[in-house]
Amino acid sequence: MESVEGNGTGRGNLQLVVSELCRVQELVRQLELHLHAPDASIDLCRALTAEIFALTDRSIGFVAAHFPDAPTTPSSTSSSLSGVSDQPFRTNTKKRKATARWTSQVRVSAAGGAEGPGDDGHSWRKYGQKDILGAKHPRAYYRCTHRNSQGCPATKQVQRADQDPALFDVVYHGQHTCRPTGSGGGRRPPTNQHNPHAESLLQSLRAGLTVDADHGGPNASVSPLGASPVASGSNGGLTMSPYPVPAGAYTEWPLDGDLQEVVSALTAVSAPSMDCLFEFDPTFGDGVPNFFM
DNA sequence: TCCATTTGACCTTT
DNA sequence: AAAGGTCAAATGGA
Repeated sequence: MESVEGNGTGRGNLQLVVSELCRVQELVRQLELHLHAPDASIDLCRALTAEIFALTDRSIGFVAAHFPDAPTTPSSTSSSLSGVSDQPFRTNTKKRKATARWTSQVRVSAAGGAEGPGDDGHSWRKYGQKDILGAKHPRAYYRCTHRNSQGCPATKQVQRADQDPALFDVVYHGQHTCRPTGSGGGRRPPTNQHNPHAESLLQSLRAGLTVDADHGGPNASVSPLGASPVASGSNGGLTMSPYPVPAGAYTEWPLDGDLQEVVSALTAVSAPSMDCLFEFDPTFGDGVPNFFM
């Protein structure tokens, strides 16, 4: 852990925090404007709040990392990897949090009895399934289809929620380095066309995240959408709730990967073929704002 | 024949 | 030792 004083890197982190807070302010401004718009989209409002929460959580994480004595909200400090058990959807204690490089957690529901969450923009290959202690449903393990051909390290875990079998908890690990449009790629969903306003705002939001990701690592681009074999047959009523990764693992957590996945979720749910919305689950984390429930 | 899924065994971490 | 995560052989479908 590096010190802030007399350290250029620490100053850079503070500058990053300031710039992110400015971006949060801008997002809040967009949210306020959108709330008063006649064609206000609840989906977009939720997307904006998701990003606001992610950015604030991340900034607080920086502060907590460099100023251990600084007061922080319980949601940000206790929502570190070691605090995941506070979330009701994780009823069991995780054994490998210390080494896991979490990128994002998403709660997805697929209506109509789908066997899994909807298309998340990537193709996955299932490589394992495990019964989890204390969980009613097994956890499925997926890795990117292009792992062998392109060495893509991305993996995800999908587990049906205990409380609501229609909900799936998806945890993404690693970043996609593959190009889904290649030989193994699939269809590319069209861009949002039913709500141009929302589309433009999502694009601006996406652009902001891309710039932001430049601070965190080399892979700052938004993942293109592709096909996913998971529950590809039924996407009706899909809901997703991006959950920003807790701030406790900043020293090794790939920040850009988190944002990339969140943006991927944003773009995935904005596909016009899916009737979907972002959803802040009040039980998903005790610090998640609950403005739109 | 190729590719994805299933599933028991093995490995790693706590 | 227990539990989560991954491997790889077996299996089935296109």
